[in-house]
Parts: sequence; structure tokens; C-alpha cells
Amino acid sequence: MKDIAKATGFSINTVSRALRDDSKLSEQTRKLICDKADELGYINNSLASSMRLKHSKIIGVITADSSNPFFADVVRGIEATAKNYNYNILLVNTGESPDEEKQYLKLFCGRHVDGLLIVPVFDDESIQKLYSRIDIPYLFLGRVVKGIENHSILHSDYSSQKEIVNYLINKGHKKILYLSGPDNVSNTYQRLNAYKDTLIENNIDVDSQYIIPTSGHIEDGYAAVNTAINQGIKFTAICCFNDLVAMGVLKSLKENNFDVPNEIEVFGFDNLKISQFMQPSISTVDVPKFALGCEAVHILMAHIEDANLEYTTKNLKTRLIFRESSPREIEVMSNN
Amino acid sequence: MKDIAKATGFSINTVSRALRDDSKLSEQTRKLICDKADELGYINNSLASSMRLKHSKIIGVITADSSNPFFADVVRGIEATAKNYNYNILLVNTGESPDEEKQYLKLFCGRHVDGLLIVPVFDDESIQKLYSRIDIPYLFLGRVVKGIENHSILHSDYSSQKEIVNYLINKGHKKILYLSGPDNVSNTYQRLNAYKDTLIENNIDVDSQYIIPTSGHIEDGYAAVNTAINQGIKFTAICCFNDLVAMGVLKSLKENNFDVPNEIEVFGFDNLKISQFMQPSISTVDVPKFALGCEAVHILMAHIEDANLEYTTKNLKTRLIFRESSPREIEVMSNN
DNA sequence: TTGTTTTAGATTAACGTTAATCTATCTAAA
DNA sequence: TTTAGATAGATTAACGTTAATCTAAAACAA
Repeated sequence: MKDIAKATGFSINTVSRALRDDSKLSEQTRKLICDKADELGYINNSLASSMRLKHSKIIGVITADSSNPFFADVVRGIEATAKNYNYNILLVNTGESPDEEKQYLKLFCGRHVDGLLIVPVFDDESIQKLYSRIDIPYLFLGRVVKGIENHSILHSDYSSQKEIVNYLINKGHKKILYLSGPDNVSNTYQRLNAYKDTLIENNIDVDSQYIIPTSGHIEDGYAAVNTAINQGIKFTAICCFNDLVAMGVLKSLKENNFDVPNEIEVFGFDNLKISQFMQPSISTVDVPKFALGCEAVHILMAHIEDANLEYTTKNLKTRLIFRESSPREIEVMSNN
Repeated sequence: MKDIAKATGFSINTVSRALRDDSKLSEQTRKLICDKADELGYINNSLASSMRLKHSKIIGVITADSSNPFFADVVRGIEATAKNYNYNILLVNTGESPDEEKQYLKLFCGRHVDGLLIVPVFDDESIQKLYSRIDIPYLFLGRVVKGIENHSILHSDYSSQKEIVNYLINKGHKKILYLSGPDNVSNTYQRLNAYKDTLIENNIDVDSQYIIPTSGHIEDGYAAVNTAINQGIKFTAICCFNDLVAMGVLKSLKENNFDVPNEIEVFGFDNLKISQFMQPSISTVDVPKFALGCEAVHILMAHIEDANLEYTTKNLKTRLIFRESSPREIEVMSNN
């Protein structure tokens, strides 16, 4: 800007105004300055602007793992919507580590992002304290943080998982394997509890052998089922923490010559795009991932615009999707 | 910092030094200040620091689509490596649009990122001009930009694709469908040229009917094969621009009752993790995605540290991976 | 005692932008 | 002719941090 001022003879401030159409400078002056700016390849230094303006037009996104297709979709939603508001996103991954989460939280505060969208880990007291101190608007995506109410935007984990288990039980399944999710993630507990509760409500014993923890990756599903089979555990259906796990499950089942769905039915969770391309295609819960990201930005923006706006937790609708790995028709199982 | 200064009675500058262990203040003073900083929950304003320091410790990443598992892996590599250098990344997606690329390029320059890692679109003159003006170190990932040499870090697209086609021809295939990639991407041309060149070298006519453009998504592969079959095109092998397309191909083939690989062999590209979990598992080219990201950061850092370092293009090694969709054994085809 | 060195900390300018406030000039109405 | 009002642009302080430079006091040697 200094160079432009020097080159055009105007004051540095007049240049700033011209570049922003701020005050009514004469069209002639404005044009002159802007042309010179183009010529010199001027690019506004947004560090300086942000510092002065007290906002950065950036929203910080702390996700667990953006290479996971689930979060990737959420992030796409965030990005697309943020762009409409003329915001950019700064994206980091915690890999589900509370320490990373804390570190990035501070980083973003220091960079003065205008808002924060977080896929948080579940259970860590010091994080709670950190959040209580943060004066930037923030929202949790698809998860809940103990002790911090009303900052989440959720998808109905508990009820969806219940629906699945109920459906399988109604179909006659009694031996349902549950491949659970990673440790420090609220969805894991909600889904697992739904599984247990539903069994109990239907007078089926909850056998801890039938609950296998995974970290939610495709190879975990593969390994878990292999192990279960080797241990001689008998089952006629498998509920997976997510579609990725279900994909691994399918491979193990195939290698062990189990017919899906006729011998074993498989249910995933999330409705990743690939799931419909698997053979067999995977029955699952459609979680509105992209919409979750969009909605989160909308809500966050409302909080950015009005610092006094009260937080409320929102719950997004999901729906079961029946595909080849566990088709809707009751007949399939009634034959057995 | 002002508050800390006020609270402790030291000058604002002494506070700054204490917080950075900069000069040798007495341990007592340092401790006093740092404790107070903790108490007040002080977080360094990195906007101000960056402005003063002339570096941001951020590297800007412009990717085509980070929800694509390929780029997701690359980004993971970038992120992991950047973290070792104590850098953070600012991630944006262009969706293969030259305009977006230009816009983000300016954005990052304005934000004074210390370096730029870009998955660029191919063919746009104005972008060339932009790049020539940028005074921030930058590298292109896995792609080439016309007119800007030596800024790329590549994987051997042309030679890998040739290897595949040669392999299929040697197996006896003459009718090889090629599902090509998106329009403005250098890999598309390199792979397509490899396909054409190899056919010609083997005295097989290049029939334009056998080359079907896709935008590289899973549903494109599905649609393309459906169309080809409906048009009555006969083929015994399909080369896909990438694994995603191959996955769509597999579904179409299955629905149309073609046996893979006995009737039709399928080859992908990229070696996504999921590819080995497909049924049948997909033969493909292993592109070192994560390593590409890592390597890119290493090189970029070298350029950040030494502005005069000369750019050279690096080519990463790939290798063919034979799986069920096109197994290695020659016997498979020699029966036909 | 004097002078030199060391230690501890303060003063100040700067990074690039913005915005409140101010000044000068021109126009037009009273 | 005088003056209010509009128009065009300049001056200046501020955002939060850092670093070069400076000052004061203490420590030590000759």
C-alpha cells in the first residue's frame, strides 16, 4: 500500500479507502489507485487487517480424522457453507487425542479465528476447563462433551442403533455380534448402550464376548470377525460401529465362506457413499454428514453475529437404509 | 500481555521476553510472569506475532478435493510432516476449478503463509502468470502445470499406466476399455497417452469408442460401464483412471453378470486402502500418497529455509499391485 | 576510589492495515 | 458577499507483538 501511495501520490490512507470503496472518493481517484494496485500486484495483508478489524473471517475446524470419509463429508459441508458466508476454514486433525485437541484449541484462539467447529474427544476434565474459558463461539459436531451442554449438533445415535437391533431381533436374531467403536468418543457409548438396552428389553442376555472393541477402521472389522470366528463364537448378525468396520467384516466373512445375508446379516452406520458399491452393499444408517457440516456453519454464524445468542443442542434426523447385507424383507430370516 | 504487565508491574516488553525465554531475565522474574500468564489464561496472538516476525508457521494446502481418499492420504502425510517442523496447515479445496485455485492462491498470499502445497488444475494461462508472481515457495503435488517446470513432485503416471496396458495386452487382451479422468488434470492426459501409445506400439487400433471420459468418481465408473454395455461395446478388460472409478465399474459388471476377472479384468490406479476390501479386490498401481505428502513438506521446508534453492522435479516410485480383479497369473487368460 | 563489565529491565519503533477525526476546497443558497 | 454544506483527501492513533537500543544498578578489578 505504501508503494501504491508513493506511485500515485495519494496518502496511504486514501489508498486504503480506494481499495475498499470505503468513503466516497472520486471515481477517478479510485480507479487510478486500483489500477496501480493491480499493476503492482497488490494483495491485502489479512494478518494486518484481521488484527485491526478484530476478526479473521476464518473458522477453525478441529476434526478427528479428515481422511475418514465420514468427516471428509462433514468438512465438505462446512467448507461449502462457510464459503457462502465468505469465510475460510483452517482444518486440523486430532487423531482422537485429547492433547492434540487442547493444543489446537489454543492455536486457534491465538490465531483469532472467528468461530470453532469441533469433533471432540469425550472424556477429559482439563478440556472441559479450557472450553469454559474460550470466548470464541464454538460448536461440537456429532458428539457430546461431558459437562458442556447445548453446544452440540447431533445425529440420533442412540435411537438409530436401537432401531437396527430391534429390527434384527424382530427378524429372529438372538446372537448379534457388536463391533464397538473407539474409546474416547461419545458415539461409541451411545450406540453401545443402545445395543445393550435393546437386548435387555427383549430379554436377551448381554454377553460381553459378543461385544468387540475396534478403533473404527476397516481393518479392525476384518480382524475382529476373524478373531471371533477363531474363538468359535456363533452369531447370525453383526452390528458395526460404522460402515468402515462393516466393510472389513464383509471381507472376513467372505474369506470364511459365510453367506451374507443368508447366514449372517451385517449392519453398518454412517452411510458412506462407498457402502452402496460394496458387494454385498451394506445396510446402514444414513447420517446426514454434509448437512451436518452445513447446519453447523449456519448455527455458528448466528453465534458469531450475536454473542449473546443462547446455545441449544440440535439433533439431526437419520434413517435406516436397507441394502443387500441386511435386506428389509422379513422373508429372508423367516426361512431359517 | 498488557494485563500481565499491569498485574506484575513489569514492562510489557519484559513480559514478552519472559514468555519467550528470550533474554536472560532472572529466573524469578520469568517465573512470576509466566505464572501470572497462566493464571490469566494468556494466549499469544499469532496474528501480531506473524506480522512482526514475517512468518506465520503455516503452510497453505490447496487440494482438489480432500474428501477424495487419495488426497486425504496426501494431506495426512502433509499434516504429519508439517507438525514435525512445527508448522500448521491451512487447507482448502478447489473442486478442480481454476478460478477457485486463483482465488485461494491470493488468499494464502494475503495471509502470508510460509509455503504453498498445491494440487493444481492443468491448463489456464492466467494461473501461470499468477504463479510467476508469487514470492512464496510453492510445490505442485502429483501434477504438472503447463509452463511451470520443476515445481512438481510426481508419481510415474505415464510409465505405470503403460505397464498396466502392456501387461493386459501380453495376457491377450485386445479390447481394452479406458475410463479416463477429469478434463483439466495433468494425470488424465499422461495416463490416457500411455494407454494410446501402448496400444499403438502393439499395433492395436485406438478406437475412440473405447475411451470414455469420467470425472473420476465412483458413480462415473458405474455409469460409464453401463453405457458401454448398453451401446453393445465389447471388451475384455477395463483400465480405470483411478480406484474409485474401478469400484463403480465392479458394481456395474456384477449387475450385468460379468465375471471378474474371468470374463473381464479390471485395473484401477492409486491403491486406495478400500480397494483391497472390495470383492473382488482391485488390481491397481500403488501410488505412495502419504509419502508424497511427507516428501512435499520436506522439500518445501528446504525452500522456505533457503529462498535461493533451485527447484527440481522429483518423481516418486510406484508399483503395480495385482489382486483378484486382474491377477498376476498368466494362466487366467491363456485358457481363453 | 574509579572505571569497567555484567545483569536486569525499560523505551521505543516497527510490522500493514483501518477508522475516527481533521483540513482544505468547492458549490450553492441566503 | 458571506456562510453552510458537501466533497476529497490527509493526519494520526491503534491493533499486539517483537527487537534493537538504551539506562540503571550492582559487581568486580585495578
